[in-house]
Amino acid sequence: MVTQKDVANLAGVSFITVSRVINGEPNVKEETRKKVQAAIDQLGYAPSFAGQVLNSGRCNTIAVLTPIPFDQTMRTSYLLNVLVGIEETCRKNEIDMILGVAPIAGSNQNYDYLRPFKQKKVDGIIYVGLKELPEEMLSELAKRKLPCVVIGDRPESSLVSWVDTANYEAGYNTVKKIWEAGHRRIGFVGLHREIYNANISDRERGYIQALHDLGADYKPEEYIIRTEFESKDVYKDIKNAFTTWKNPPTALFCCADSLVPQAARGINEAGLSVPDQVSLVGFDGFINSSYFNLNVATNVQPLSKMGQKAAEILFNQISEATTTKETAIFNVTFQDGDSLRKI
Amino acid sequence: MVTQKDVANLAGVSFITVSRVINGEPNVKEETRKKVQAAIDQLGYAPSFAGQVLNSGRCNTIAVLTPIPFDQTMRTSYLLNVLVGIEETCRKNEIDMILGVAPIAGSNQNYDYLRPFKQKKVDGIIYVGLKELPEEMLSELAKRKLPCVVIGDRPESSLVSWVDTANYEAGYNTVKKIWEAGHRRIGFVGLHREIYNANISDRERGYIQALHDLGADYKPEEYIIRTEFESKDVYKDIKNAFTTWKNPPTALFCCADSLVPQAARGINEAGLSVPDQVSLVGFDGFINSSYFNLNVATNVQPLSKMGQKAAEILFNQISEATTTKETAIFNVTFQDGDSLRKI
DNA sequence: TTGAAAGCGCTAACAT
DNA sequence: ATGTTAGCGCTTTCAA
Repeated sequence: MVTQKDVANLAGVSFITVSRVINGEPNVKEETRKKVQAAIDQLGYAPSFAGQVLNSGRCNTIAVLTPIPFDQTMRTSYLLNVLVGIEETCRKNEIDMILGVAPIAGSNQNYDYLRPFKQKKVDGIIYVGLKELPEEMLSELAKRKLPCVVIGDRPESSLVSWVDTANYEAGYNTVKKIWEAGHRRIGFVGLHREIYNANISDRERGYIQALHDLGADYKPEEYIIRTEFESKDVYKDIKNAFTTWKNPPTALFCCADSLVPQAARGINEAGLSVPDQVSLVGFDGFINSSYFNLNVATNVQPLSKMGQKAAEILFNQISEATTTKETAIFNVTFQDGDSLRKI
Repeated sequence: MVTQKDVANLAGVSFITVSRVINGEPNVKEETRKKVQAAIDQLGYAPSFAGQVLNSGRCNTIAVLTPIPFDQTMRTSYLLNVLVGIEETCRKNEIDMILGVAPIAGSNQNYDYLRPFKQKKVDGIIYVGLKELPEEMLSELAKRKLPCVVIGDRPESSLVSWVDTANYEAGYNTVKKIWEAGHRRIGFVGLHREIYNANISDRERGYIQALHDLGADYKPEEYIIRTEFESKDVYKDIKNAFTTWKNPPTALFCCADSLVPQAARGINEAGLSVPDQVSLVGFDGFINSSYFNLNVATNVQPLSKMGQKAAEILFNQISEATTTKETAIFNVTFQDGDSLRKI
């Protein structure tokens, strides 16, 4: 490969001068600089990554880790939209992004996903969550003093930064919107407590509080369906609820877009029609770029911006060599759609 | 950070012995090995990436480059499914994967996406195609002697390997399947010639040849609709065709799954019903994991396996330090579905 | 079986 | 303004 020495030989200077030109240092005669630059261009030289790393201790690479398997359509929509922002920010800063799959906390997968940290192969980590950070990862981060930003699930650690959306407010606001559309009995599709995370439970709390504040004449808790996140059988739970309830709700607020098609199916199988008899509202914002046959009212998270913000926080912490907790919470935008019927 | 020296001090040996233990060299006394291993475990030592790279010239990192923007649902399904296989193979081999966006050939984006190559930050490249490899990338690869495998679009270069599916055969076979379902007038939804690639044109050639061989009583070329790849307006072209044709086909073979929902809409707007009056068949295999409301007959590409194969070819070439062209073509599986009606 | 020395490509600190 | 020296963490000689 082409090294500083090669360039130096061609330009007839010492290699350190080449280093100076590369790093834009001031004390180089304009003429020398030009000579060196010409040699660089001619040879197609770029500073060797390894040499730079060894010296500076920085490798200009971050890891984007996620427990989301790459082939789960709905979840990866989240990941991909976040990635758009991360990638853009990386590109601007000439940082590369290693994409890796982290095991789900609690599962016992036997590969060392922390190897890049231990090897000092990355300067920092963005964890695209939905599940909690594994304990061992936290301790590794602390040990190596690696900054880390989590997107999508509130991290406990005081050393880990957090980028997310205002889920409680979004949940609250969504119910208000549905109420304003004339619905007086609104249900919620949530998750089983075991697969709960802070975000989902925040949306649920928002749902409950809003109905209290709006003066609903029923207990919102009794209209919560708890189900799986990404299962083909979710519709069964929905159907079951609608055949059991005496006063079925006229609108369902699904805690995630991925549940909307399943909810629609369950409602249909219970003999009701969507959206004529039961309205549906989702959460996430990418259902409408899938091929679902109904335009869905949903809550759009600014995912790409969140990715961007996460990268900015991380890069900053890398430069400053700090790992203090920073938090950035984004607002969610309610997006109306045909699935929400005015009554 | 923890270095070989630290381990050596703790274990009371020279740092070179630590290196030997790390690399599993034979000439180390069992007792020494144990002592060193204990020190390694205690300190959580892992060999510094930079040091290793500087020496070996290998960085155990590959780049996965693609001109596919991360937020284009249908195209990223392709990318993601391929990534599953790549990631798995990387993990097994303790290789990391830098994910990057390559500019589309011809566009003038002004960032240096080849920087990681120039810096010798990666040992090889997997290019997830659908578009041709940019010229400058080819010459950079040749210059740096970096092995490269392309998935999804036949590369011209004799130095670049190729993993793909048998598109001509798949196109041919699909028409046969539709014919066997009783259809005697079969159309094709293809792309405008400007956005053509080898794969799409192979599918089209297969379509034409099959109808010739089966003895169709019309010119298949006259039932080809040329349209955009990922546009919301595709349905207009379909509708237009169906309102123009005197003898509209009873089945349409779409060259990509992403066109199927648009085709369905176009046909509906032309006053015909899918699949009762017009059957639809797609190509790719992920439409059925989207939320399209019809189970679609399509052609499934073994994408994850292709990703795996590409990684294997690449890793092998990295080890052998060769860049000879290897080719692996996978068969496509026809998958029946409700969108194909027997007549 | 173990260790010492040299060098991979680069830059910071110190000459000149 | 330019060059020399040393050292980052590691492995490959070569020596003991």
